[in-house]
Amino acid sequence: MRNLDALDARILLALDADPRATTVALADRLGLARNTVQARLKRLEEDGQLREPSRRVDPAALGYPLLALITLSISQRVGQSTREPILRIPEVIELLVTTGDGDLLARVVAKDTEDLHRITNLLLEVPGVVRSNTTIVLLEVQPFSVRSLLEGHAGS
Amino acid sequence: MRNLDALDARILLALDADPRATTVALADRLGLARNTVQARLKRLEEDGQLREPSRRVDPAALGYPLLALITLSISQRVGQSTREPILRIPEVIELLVTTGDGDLLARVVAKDTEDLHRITNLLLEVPGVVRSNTTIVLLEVQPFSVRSLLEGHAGS
DNA sequence: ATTAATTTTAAGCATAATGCTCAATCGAGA
DNA sequence: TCTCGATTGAGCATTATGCTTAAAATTAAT
Repeated sequence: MRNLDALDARILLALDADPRATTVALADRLGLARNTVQARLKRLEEDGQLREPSRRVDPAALGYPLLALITLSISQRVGQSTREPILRIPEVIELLVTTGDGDLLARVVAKDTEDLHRITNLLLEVPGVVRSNTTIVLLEVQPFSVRSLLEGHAGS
Repeated sequence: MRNLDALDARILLALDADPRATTVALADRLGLARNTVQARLKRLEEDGQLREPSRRVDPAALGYPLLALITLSISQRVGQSTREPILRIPEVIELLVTTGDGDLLARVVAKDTEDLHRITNLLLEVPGVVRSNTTIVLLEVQPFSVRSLLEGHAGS
């Protein structure tokens, strides 16, 4: 897999700024030929650097305004078998295996604090989960974005 | 803002399963008229439930295979002024204000552990940051996805 | 049960994007 | 200077898009 060059980064940045932009619009904005943009995008996708787009659904707009990060401690023996039941809880929208005091980190949405309490109890009922630690997200200062990363590559 | 009905959820699910799907393809797959899908999608976007798509760039494919979650404790007085310098660090790809023992949670990518050390030091140099706690992500069991949430709504 | 309102469906149409191919041109490096 | 890879420009058939209009179907209310 090749590394990104500056042109790749510029194309990805333009796409980040306007994900709806067509190939034609990108080429126009960047002052490139349509074929060039089309070829680079194709290669970026083939190389796995540009994954499928995602249509972003806002959980808050779905009625889940509460976002929490729940650290879960898992008893040694069970290991992987705890993940599946956790993922079956619909409100768990992301699950990471981590180092540190916890073993799993779950990103959880909820309708309100009572709902969050219910979900926390669900998590504690999962076999192998011995402890949980809930952190509530008060503000998403910067939602997930790789823009700053790309900017470094584009400046060369 | 209206709540999602089952049809909305089904459309969003189909879009989640295949984000590249055209309106025509969605209508075909769901057995609906193109106009119906087009109108529902338009309304979902107008209501803010369906945000702009995002082209997903994999940080690992960009040369940042290490993912860490860094909890930052902030001294009382400074508050918001710490956020800006933190966001200027390119490797910070997400920043949340949280309750709990930390005050900020930064999602950080790095080229390797040494790079992560460098970034941690950068964070500690930010005025107002008094303590940091780094957790390394070993595995993304379930990347961010609202699919499970939507499935609940679609089943009615 | 009948009426009213909303939603879905169907068709048409102009414009634009897409995926593709081919050949010419450009640029950097051997 | 020669060569290889990337970029460019053009063309072309197919398809999606955004939009409008009107009929049919569904739902809610009286």
